[in-house]
Amino acid sequence: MSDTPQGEINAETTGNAAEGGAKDFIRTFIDEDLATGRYTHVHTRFPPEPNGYLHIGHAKSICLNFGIAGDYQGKCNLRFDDTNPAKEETEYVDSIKDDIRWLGFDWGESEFYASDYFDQLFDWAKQLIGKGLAYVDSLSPDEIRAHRGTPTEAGRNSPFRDRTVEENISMFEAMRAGEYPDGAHVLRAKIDMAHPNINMRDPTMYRIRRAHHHRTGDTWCIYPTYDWAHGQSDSIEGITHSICTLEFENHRPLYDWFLEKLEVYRPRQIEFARLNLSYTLMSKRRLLELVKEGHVSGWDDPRMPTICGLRRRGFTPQALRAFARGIGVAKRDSMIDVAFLEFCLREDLNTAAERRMLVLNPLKVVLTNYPEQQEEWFEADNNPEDAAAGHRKIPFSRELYIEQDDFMEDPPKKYFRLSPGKEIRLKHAYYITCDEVIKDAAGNVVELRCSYDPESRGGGTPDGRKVKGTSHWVSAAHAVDSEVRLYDRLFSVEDPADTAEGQDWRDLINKDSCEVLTGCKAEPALAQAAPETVFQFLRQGYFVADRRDHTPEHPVFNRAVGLRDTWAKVQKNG
RNA sequence: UGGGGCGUCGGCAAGUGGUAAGCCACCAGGUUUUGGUCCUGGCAUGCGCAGGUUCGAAUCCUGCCGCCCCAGCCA
Repeated sequence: MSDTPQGEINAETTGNAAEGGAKDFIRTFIDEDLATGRYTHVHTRFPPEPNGYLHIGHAKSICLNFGIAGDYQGKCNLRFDDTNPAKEETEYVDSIKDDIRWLGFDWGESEFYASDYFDQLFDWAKQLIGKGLAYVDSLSPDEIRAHRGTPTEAGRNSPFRDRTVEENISMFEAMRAGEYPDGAHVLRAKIDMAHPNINMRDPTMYRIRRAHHHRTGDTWCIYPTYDWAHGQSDSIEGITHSICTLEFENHRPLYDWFLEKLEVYRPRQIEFARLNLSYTLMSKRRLLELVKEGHVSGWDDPRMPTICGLRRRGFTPQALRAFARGIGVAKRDSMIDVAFLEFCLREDLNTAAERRMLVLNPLKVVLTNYPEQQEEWFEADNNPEDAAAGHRKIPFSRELYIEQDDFMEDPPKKYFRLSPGKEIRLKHAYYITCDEVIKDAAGNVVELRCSYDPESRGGGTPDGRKVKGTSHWVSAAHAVDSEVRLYDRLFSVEDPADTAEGQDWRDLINKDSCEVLTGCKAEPALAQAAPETVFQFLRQGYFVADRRDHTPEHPVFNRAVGLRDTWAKVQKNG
């Protein structure tokens, strides 16, 4: 698949035809809108609030919005919903842009901010006041809440609801001018305090808040609420299809009300279910806590479901896009099995990642019949799934390391790796037979004495005899010591968001989610790996040279995902 | 007891009145110099439940049941 994200129509961006799949309900709506002439083109937007790092749930939305723009030869804007200066920071806007670009999408010149529209929004607010559709309320937050009513009881009008247009205008101007302390007044839409939809019970449009805004600095002391800003921002940008998550469905009548009263262009809002992934959390608040409380090393900790975390873990943009395409889009709440995410990565990397050999837990092997000073170099294919990946040289010598798991002194029936008297193949090299087991005082196996068959050079013999097992190995003299980080799911339960009464979600964190191995033995070519290069370590899994810590002097690899392990399954099922 | 949504295989998800796609997971075989990949086969007489309409219903009607969202001057 190409890396071209936008504008180009192909199987990857359409996510249907080529796979024989059906269109999701959003694209079906768009088809209808185009057919009926409700809209003549397609223009979407991805509207993050810069108050945290993007996670895989955002990736779903990004792929959806940019993907649709691509499918319909339309455009997709990037718009930062920065209406709450208390929580937003430039660090976040930068990380968001990095992540979207890395995912493979390009918004061109279409980078906007809700704060670009503060002046327009202010004028529109006055317009509504002028129409008698908005008023300055001087109730305290508690009083406003008390007046709002409950889902089953109507609210009550604020005593300030009937201020004159003149008074409202002058007070609103005074709010902006900084003549009142924070929280003294708010501007509210005048709709219906008895409305069955609580969002329509005179929602707040502006609040007084002296906070430094990451873009407008201190020029404003009143800020629009999201509800007041969002629909108009879409309208200003000429968005045709405003795609958002389910929780905003209740707000749609409000957005439509504002647009209707303002008599401006109206986009169509379509809601879909947000992504939930098993064994992790998606709430920004929780992710922030994980970082701030030090449960993880940062936003890009390889166990985090953030885009930068997945990137550091070894995920590829291709795998993430395939994942987004594969899970579909619908309105029902769902929980995606993390196994599907892992599948998407393996599927991409099986053809994309070059193979290398690295021994995680080394066990020394001495080939007693191999000449002491001899050394030879075997040629190994970099990827059996891709001839174009070429070959590399691997050194072989008398002393080697194999995986501790690849030897058992007293093996069960179906074990076909090395054991006393048994013969296996060393990948790309020779057949070896285990002749003697050396143990330390405590009885631990510390070394194997084996003999090799010179006839088996390359991995086969003239007599054509078969060996059941093939192990990876590394020449001891040439091995490069490496650090390998084995990651596992961050939480020990499928749905950590679903905590029982009195239970702290922190207790659900998987204490064994990161195992650091040192002294792993890597084939020499691995020291040269550039950071972020992903490899398949033969028979083990996909590993990436850590983006931050990997150097030729101190190689560090993160396990992105293990290979499917049928042997482990056989053992487990007895 | 209000309003808005949603209920199709263990997990996703097509299906829009004509007799239940596909993917993941799982199971059983085959190939294999990775117990990987790949290939083959299996996996919902059933679509939340109960009635009804119809020659025919996951699709239409009625009534139940269950789950999610909404009472921020968060987004």
